[in-house]
Amino acid sequence: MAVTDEAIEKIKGMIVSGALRPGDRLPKESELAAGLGLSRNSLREAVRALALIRILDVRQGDGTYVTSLDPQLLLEALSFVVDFHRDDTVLEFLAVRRILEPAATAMAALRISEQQLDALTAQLDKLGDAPSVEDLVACDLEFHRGIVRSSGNSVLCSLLDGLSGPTTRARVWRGLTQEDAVGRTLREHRAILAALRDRDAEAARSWATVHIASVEQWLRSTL
Amino acid sequence: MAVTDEAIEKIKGMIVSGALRPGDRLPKESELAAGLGLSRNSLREAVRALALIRILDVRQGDGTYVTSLDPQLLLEALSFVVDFHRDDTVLEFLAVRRILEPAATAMAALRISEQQLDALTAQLDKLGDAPSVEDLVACDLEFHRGIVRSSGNSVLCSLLDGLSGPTTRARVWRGLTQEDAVGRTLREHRAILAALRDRDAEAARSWATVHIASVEQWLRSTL
DNA sequence: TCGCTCAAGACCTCCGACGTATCAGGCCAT
DNA sequence: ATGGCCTGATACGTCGGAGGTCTTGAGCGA
Repeated sequence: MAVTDEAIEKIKGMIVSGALRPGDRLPKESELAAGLGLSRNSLREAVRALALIRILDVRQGDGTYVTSLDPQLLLEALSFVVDFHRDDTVLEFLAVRRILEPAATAMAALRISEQQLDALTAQLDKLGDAPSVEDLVACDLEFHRGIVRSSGNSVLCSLLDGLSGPTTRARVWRGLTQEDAVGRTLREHRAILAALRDRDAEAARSWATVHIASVEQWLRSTL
Repeated sequence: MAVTDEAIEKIKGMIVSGALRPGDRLPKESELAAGLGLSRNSLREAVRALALIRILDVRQGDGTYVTSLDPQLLLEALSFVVDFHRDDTVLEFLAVRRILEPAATAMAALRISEQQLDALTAQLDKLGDAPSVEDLVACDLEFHRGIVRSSGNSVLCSLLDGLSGPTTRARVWRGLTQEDAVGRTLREHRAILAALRDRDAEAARSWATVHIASVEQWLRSTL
């Protein structure tokens, strides 16, 4: 195994074992390199790789730190990875989202706070009846994110955040092509919100399913 | 932005835009570095980072290639990330798995082939009635993976693979050793398999839920 | 035709140097 | 005494070059 890969494993080991805790500062590059028995250049490659997936946070002039290791932060790397997928796998991502999002929405129905409900309502109100497609998609993303966040599971939240990326494009496309898509989306959002307000988990789940299935159906018929 | 980060973005751009396709070979380090306007050292950091998340595949003495970009390959990076999480977030990962796995099992009930069913049966038979914990864990992993693969969604498959990472699972099972978990797991596996054979999606979903919920419950009571 | 040898090509590792950003402490004016 | 500015130390950022190692494939001989 290359020395750089060894270094990645060793640094990972130090974190997993607890020798390095979130927020801790690593020894400076030259010292760490000496400690791990490799050159500064090779060590930097390892550090850079770990920084890309948000394990480490390097700050020029300051030092290198272990990030908070929050699921939210780490799964952010997921969206980077998802970006590489082309349209032919979008349907698979959407299918996973179709599983997760209704479940998350149902969970949210039992936990969401009144303030959150009001915030969501305000958000929909602000959008109006005939928003531009770009505004609608942006709002759609924010609406669902707000709900999922109320599910109380940050892993689930980050995962859906990452998965929603690639389907965003498709939604824009759809809004531009399909006539009634805008109005339909608005109505479905209202329905989901109403179910949440009623604390009706099953209704919320169903509306979320319908909401995503309509996108999926359209996408499937178009490809 | 640092030149290395720029290089990462540019290489990503080349792949996403289609200038570089899966399997393509990149220009050699020195040329690519010159082309992107940075030093070979800095370029190597970028390449190494992309190699860690399986976007690039570097082969010493040969060259650097774009990987197949299969969801399976890219989401493999997920398990690396999951490894960093401690026990307090394991429950959240398990909760996501509890959503996905039953859904995947239900999907499999409608699509799984006879050969796959026979293979799963043979696998359980081979394990016997009183397997070692190590064997059981390995079998458990393989059993579920076989089912999920039959769901026909490779993204879902990779995602679950990452979530049920060896670290998480191993730790959970070690503690379960003393309980009646072994026999219970075997019985539940049989039940899931029977439901699949009956093409009974709802039964399969339920048994999968029960299966995971029991682990979750135990874990929750232990932490 | 098969197997071996060997040289070219490409990545691997290291070194040393210099550029640049950050932070902490001292200095000075208010 | 307090606040702001300046400066030096520190640590990451970037670079160019020199060998080293591994893979590949062409060329050669049995």
